[in-house]
Amino acid sequence: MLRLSKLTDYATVILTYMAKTEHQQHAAMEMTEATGINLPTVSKILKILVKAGIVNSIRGAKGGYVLARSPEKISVAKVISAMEGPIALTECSITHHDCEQASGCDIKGNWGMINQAINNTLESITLADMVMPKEQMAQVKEIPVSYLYR
Amino acid sequence: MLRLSKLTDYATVILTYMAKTEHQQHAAMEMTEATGINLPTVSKILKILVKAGIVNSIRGAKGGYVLARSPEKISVAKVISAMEGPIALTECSITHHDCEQASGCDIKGNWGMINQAINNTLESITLADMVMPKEQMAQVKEIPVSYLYR
DNA sequence: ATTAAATAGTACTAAAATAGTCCGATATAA
DNA sequence: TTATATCGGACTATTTTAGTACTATTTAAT
Repeated sequence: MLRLSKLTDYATVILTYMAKTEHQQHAAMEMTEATGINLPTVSKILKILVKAGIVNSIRGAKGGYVLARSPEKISVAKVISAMEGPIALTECSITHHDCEQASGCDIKGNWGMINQAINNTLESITLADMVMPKEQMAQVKEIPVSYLYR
Repeated sequence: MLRLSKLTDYATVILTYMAKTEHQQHAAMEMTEATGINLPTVSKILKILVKAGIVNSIRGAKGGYVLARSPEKISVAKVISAMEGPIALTECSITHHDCEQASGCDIKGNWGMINQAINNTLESITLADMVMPKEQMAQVKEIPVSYLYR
C-alpha cells in the first residue's frame, strides 16, 4: 500500500497545526486538545521531532514546542524521514550490501532512480503548502509528473 | 521509511526477469533458480500477479507463466498496487470516511495531491525501464521533479 | 527553598501486518 | 494413467508498529 505509519500521519497533523501559528509556542497538552490525538502519543511524536531538529522544545513550567524553522523550510520529506528513517522503497536502496539475488539485481540501480524521483516530490512540498487550502494546492495537480518521463 | 513490502520487491525481481525474455514462458521452479527466491514465495507472488492480470498462467505439465502484456505497458504502479493494494500514503486517502481529527484535516486534500504526484511518478516507470541498464535510466535523474512545484 | 508544570528518556506490552509454509484440488502433456 | 504444474486457501511464526507507563530533569512561580 506504500503507506506511511500512523505516527507519521499524526506528525503532519501536529506540525500543520503548529505551522498555522508560526513562532507561537504550544504545550503538548494544548495540541492534544486541538488535534484529538491522545497525550502520550503527541508527546512521543514531539520527542522524535525535537531529536530530528524539526521543532525546538522549551522545558519546565510554561514550556512547550515551537517550529525550529519557518514552515516554508520544512519539507514533507524531512518529516517522513524523521519519523521513519530514510525514504527508500526497497531494503537494498538503503543498505549497500551486495544483493543475494543471483540475477536480476540491475534493478537495484533503477530503484535508486525511482526513489530519487519520489524523494524530489516529497522534498518539494512543505508545511506551508499543507496549510494552504486545497483549492490552491490543486494547481499542482495540473502538471503531471509523468511528462518528465515520456 | 516509506517502504514497499519484501514481496513487492521480489515481484519486481521476478517480473524483470520475465521481461527480459518477453513471450517466453517460465515455470515457477525455473524462476526460483534464476532469482534465488524460494519456491513457495515465488508461487505466492505469481498467484497474486495472475489475479491482477499482470501475468497469465498456463496450467498442467509444461505449464508456467507469461507476461500478460509487453513490458512497456506494465507500470511499476500497477505492480505495487497489485501487491499491496491502492497506492496511498495515508489511511484517509483511501477510505473517504470523515476524519475524527477535530481540526487540521484540510490536510486530507493535500495528501491527495501528494499521492497523485507519487502515483504519476510510479505510473510513468515500466518494466521495460527496469530492464534497462542503469546508465540509460540515469537520464531521468537530470530532470528534478521539484521544478514542478516552485 | 519548595512546589507545580512541563519536557526527556527509556523500557515494556499488546495488537496488527507481513512473510513464509503447507497441503489438497485441478488441469494438462506425454 | 502418471508426472508435472498451477490454484486456492488456510495456517503459523516473526516482525513492526502503536500505544502506555514510569522516572528523571528542567524551569517558573510562590
